[in-house]
Amino acid sequence: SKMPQRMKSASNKNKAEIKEEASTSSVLAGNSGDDDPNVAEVVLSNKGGPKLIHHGYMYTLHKKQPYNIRWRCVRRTMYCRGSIITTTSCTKPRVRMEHNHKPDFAAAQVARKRYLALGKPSVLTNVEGNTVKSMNVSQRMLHKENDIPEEQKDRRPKTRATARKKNTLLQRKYDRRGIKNQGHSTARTNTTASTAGRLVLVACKDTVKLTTRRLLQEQQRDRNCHAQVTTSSKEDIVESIRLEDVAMKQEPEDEEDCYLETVEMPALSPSSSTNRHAGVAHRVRSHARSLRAMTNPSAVWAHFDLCANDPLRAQCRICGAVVVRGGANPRQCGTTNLHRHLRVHHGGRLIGSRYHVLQSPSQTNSTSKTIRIAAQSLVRSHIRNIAPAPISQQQQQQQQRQPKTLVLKTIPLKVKQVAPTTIKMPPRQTSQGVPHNIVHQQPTEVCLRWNSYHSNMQNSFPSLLDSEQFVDVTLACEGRSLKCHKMILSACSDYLADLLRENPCQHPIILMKDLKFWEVEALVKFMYRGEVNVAHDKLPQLLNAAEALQVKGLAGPNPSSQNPKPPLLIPQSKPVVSQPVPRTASETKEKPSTSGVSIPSSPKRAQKRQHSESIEPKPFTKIRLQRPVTPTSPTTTVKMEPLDIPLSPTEMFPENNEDSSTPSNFDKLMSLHEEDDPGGNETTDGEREIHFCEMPEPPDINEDQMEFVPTDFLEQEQDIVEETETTSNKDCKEESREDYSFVEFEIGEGDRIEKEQYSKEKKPV
DNA sequence: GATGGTCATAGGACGCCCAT
DNA sequence: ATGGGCGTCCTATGACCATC
Repeated sequence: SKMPQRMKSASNKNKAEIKEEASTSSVLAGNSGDDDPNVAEVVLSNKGGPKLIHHGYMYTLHKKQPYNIRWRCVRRTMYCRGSIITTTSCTKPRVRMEHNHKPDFAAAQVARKRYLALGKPSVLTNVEGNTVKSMNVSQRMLHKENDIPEEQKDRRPKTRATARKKNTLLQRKYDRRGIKNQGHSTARTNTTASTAGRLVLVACKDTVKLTTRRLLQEQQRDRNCHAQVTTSSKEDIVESIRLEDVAMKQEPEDEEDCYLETVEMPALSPSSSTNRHAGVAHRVRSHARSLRAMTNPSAVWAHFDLCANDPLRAQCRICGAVVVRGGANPRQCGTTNLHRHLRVHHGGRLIGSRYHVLQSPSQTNSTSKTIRIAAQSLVRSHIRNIAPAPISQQQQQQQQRQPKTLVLKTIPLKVKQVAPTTIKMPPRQTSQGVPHNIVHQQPTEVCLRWNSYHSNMQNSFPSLLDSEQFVDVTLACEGRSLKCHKMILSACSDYLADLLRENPCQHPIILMKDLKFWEVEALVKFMYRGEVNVAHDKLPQLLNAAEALQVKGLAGPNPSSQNPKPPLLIPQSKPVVSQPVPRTASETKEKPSTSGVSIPSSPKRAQKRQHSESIEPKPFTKIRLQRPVTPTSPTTTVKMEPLDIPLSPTEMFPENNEDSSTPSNFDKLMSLHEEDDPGGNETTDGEREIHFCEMPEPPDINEDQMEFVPTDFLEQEQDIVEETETTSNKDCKEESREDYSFVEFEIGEGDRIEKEQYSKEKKPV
């Protein structure tokens, strides 16, 4: 109301500018305000909400307008009125109200580092109409709607409404008693008297002071700036409390109020008003807690079940342990111990409004002792204090002697793995004196490491495969299909990576002609899980398939092979002699072309060259991948052609994976394809023929130059300190070269590796 | 020393009220 | 209708003490 006229005009001017800016702005997430003064830095707050950093001040999101966003200073509890307005894309920040404090660059840096430690996730999303949706809001909505039990869903609106009604009722009563809003300082009094949840009664010698906790804090911080309500007599306060009690008891249908009726309150006595006030304060506090717990349950309840016979205890859904919630009073719905249990026993971390448990139950049970994540207090202390703890010279020397990264797992895990690779276990090294999961890299920086990151990823990938979430590529084989993720396939197979990279289709369909479906399925499982179970007699066949697809971990470099050349890419017109799938039999009848020459080049290079020249992105492209007849001389036929059929993957496989893999769908697909290309060797107008040129042979790799990389999935769960390996390299190669044997590693105590070889077949070294 | 119990506090999201 | 100001509600977390 005291806004100067110039500010008003500026506001109108800003509005026009902001509107203009909003119309042209794009998504901004996590911009750095250091680069552009017109762009404020947006990071993620502790609770997952957006936080703005501008010139050393931090702001939290206040209101989202259609064309701008209002932020206010995080120190508003210190009566800072600092506020700022940005566009919907968080550009052009304009300070509206000045701060009453200096900028806190250290706190801003902490928030920035924490945000970066989270992997710089997207903070704001610009959706239609330039409406900015906060991730936290959506998360909270999801949490509230999905995680809350049905009974609580039904109760919540009622409780909220009841609480509001209660506050309104008290407001009216206190208004009748003459407490009115009289400005900035007295406005607080009004609210203080109207709300019961935050009342703190301070009994003095002659008067009773009604104030809030915040105001008590204020008194401690600044004696000159606080607001107190000093009533004329104790009777007024006692009467107020009585009215409050009556108001609370007027609604017996409310669960919390029924709760309160059972509270044993200290006996009312005119001579013991202090005790009474203390009792009421406790009662009010208890009521507030009950209300909070009922209306918005903590995220920990996604991992706990309240014991039916004992509300004081909750059973962990992960390990089954019964955890005492804390407090002898069931009305105090404490979750501190539940948080601590998740944090200590399961590495739980609260991200956003959801608890992420990093260790699966099986892992927890398989180890003799659970992994203890470094104490959060330790981490937090480092987060809050920008300056790291001073490092002694001894520690610095120790760090210099340990140039490699420490993967901190103090307890050896039992890892079951099937892989033809060899694990090199250097002697265990620990960083004494250095916090476990904090590695000091520079004197002014700390490295935050999520110790269970890899295990979390390992647990997440199979679920993504099973649920077919975010799939973007389909592998078709033998009339069945398997939906996968490009990212995973690319990460596990260089061949597929190049194939997919050169075909920027949104959802390509790769037809694997000569592969068996079980091979593809097993390889995909291996890529996602890091392990796969396969019958012993089928192992060579699977390894051949892996070799054709260059699946990492299964198809390692094999210098002993007679034909070390990778699979080849040849034109479709080339003679294709393979084990044709019945549905593609017509394609195999195609006339052999004499022009096709076996090209001893890498399929990646050939494909890259050809595609970069001739292939344009098409919405859908089907890729036929044909494995060579003999594993020793792999020749892979790849034909790429635009699919004119307006089929989307969902249309093609409209149902779930099982249904979509029915032969009928596949037949439909193949018939449509064969109509388009009946012979397979004729180039139609809409078909793009790919020509592959000959590439020089890759240089022979010396055996000494080859390095066998340990399986990624193995090194994640072990107490491995990576180190430049100079010793035992030969042994490792020997083991890994032992014909891709079916090896199971079991990491036991003392990092002992037990290798059991199931395969007796050996290839010549 | 580990775990449980209790309490207090900081921080964040949101709603309400009032002035323009 | 919009913007500014303020309070409420809620959760995470730490401190301290007790118990095993």
